[in-house]
Amino acid sequence: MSGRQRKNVLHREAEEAQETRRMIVQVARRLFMEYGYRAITTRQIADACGLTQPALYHYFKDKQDLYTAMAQEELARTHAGLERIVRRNEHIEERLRRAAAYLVGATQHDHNLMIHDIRYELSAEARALLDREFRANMIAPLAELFEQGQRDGQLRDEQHGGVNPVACAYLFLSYVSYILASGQRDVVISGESAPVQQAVSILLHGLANP
Amino acid sequence: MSGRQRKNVLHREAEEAQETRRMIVQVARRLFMEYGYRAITTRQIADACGLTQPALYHYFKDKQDLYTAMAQEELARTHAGLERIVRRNEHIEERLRRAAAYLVGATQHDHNLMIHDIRYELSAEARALLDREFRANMIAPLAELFEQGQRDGQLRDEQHGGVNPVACAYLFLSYVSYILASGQRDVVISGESAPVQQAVSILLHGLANP
DNA sequence: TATAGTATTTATCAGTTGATAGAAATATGA
DNA sequence: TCATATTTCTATCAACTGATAAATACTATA
Repeated sequence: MSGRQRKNVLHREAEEAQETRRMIVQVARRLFMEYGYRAITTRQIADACGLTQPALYHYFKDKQDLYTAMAQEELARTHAGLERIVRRNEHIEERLRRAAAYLVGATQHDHNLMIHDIRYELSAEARALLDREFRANMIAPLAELFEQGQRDGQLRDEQHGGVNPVACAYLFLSYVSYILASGQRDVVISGESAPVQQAVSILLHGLANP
Repeated sequence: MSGRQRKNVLHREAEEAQETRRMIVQVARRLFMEYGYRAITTRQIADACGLTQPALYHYFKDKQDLYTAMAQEELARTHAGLERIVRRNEHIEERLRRAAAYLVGATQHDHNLMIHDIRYELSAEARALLDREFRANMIAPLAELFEQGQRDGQLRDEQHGGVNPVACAYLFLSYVSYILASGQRDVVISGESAPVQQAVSILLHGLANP
């Protein structure tokens, strides 16, 4: 067998191994994100994968390692989705609607639970890592969107009773939390759910009578 | 000993027992509300009370019973506090600031965690009970506040692009979540924290330039 | 002081959890 | 077919969990 063929086979082997690994991460994501780190056991994850519990330890050092890998992947995916939306050439309100719809629909889970797990269930190192990634991948793109809006004059900036963009980003995530908590995530009208449109409208224009 | 004296002593005994019970609930509240139902063990609670773990079972049927008692008490306390604020004769914005400050300061914990625990960690019966109490004690008073604002014409009602009061209440709680998550809960200016003032202002008037 | 009722402890259990060791299966290439 | 490396399994562990039973300490009363 030639060196090239050998290399291809090794590559395929590595790919299959990575395939299993990816599957585990995907299953873990569904479970961890819905029920939380503490409530999900490594056996539940293995069962849902059709594996035995010790098999997981061939791919991950320990439970926390699996959670961290999952969270990093999830944050990277979310980052890509948000960046795509932020770069669109649309009105800021439309982009915010898209961002909210994306977070509600594509990820389908409440990031407050993730924040809690990061803060309370992980070691100091893992916490520091994921905290950094959370800010870089979720907060930063959203903050940039709000900053653009302030520069364009569509949003009030800090000199005119506005709020700094990073705080806006956190606030926005709380809104998404509300949409998920209100349990109306299924009501979808022409690609966007009514609660999303409503929430973004309130965030921009407020509840008060003009 | 007279009948009256006997009654007094029995009363005092009962009071002391209830005193211990109250202390347990208070300690449990601090721990459950910060770390979540799953993460806190009955031994941790007992240790923090200066008791052994089985002693808890003299006052509560099981762990879930303790959590339920704690949550009910917490919700009742919050209800009282919110009702007091709602009935004040002040502008709606001021009352919302008070309500937010109360939830952030007096209770000091993120109700999203409680909602998660109620939804995922308890039996169907306990869940149904606490769900009902949550709506009656937290959502209802806040919804009434928003409804008053809509009747007064200070807030937009549903006919003018407004939102139904119950949805407003949920949204308001998400705001409080944000204030707590942003970790600025300690910045207090003349009785009210800056984030609270800011958050309520945004909720009413929005982020957009007028 | 003896009694009764309450509160708390010691001792213990069965089930679950995350994790490890080592055997077995599987696939690959010579 | 044999040797090798990877993947997965069986078996098992120690620690921890919620919970129970029974003994003991405590307190007020008679």
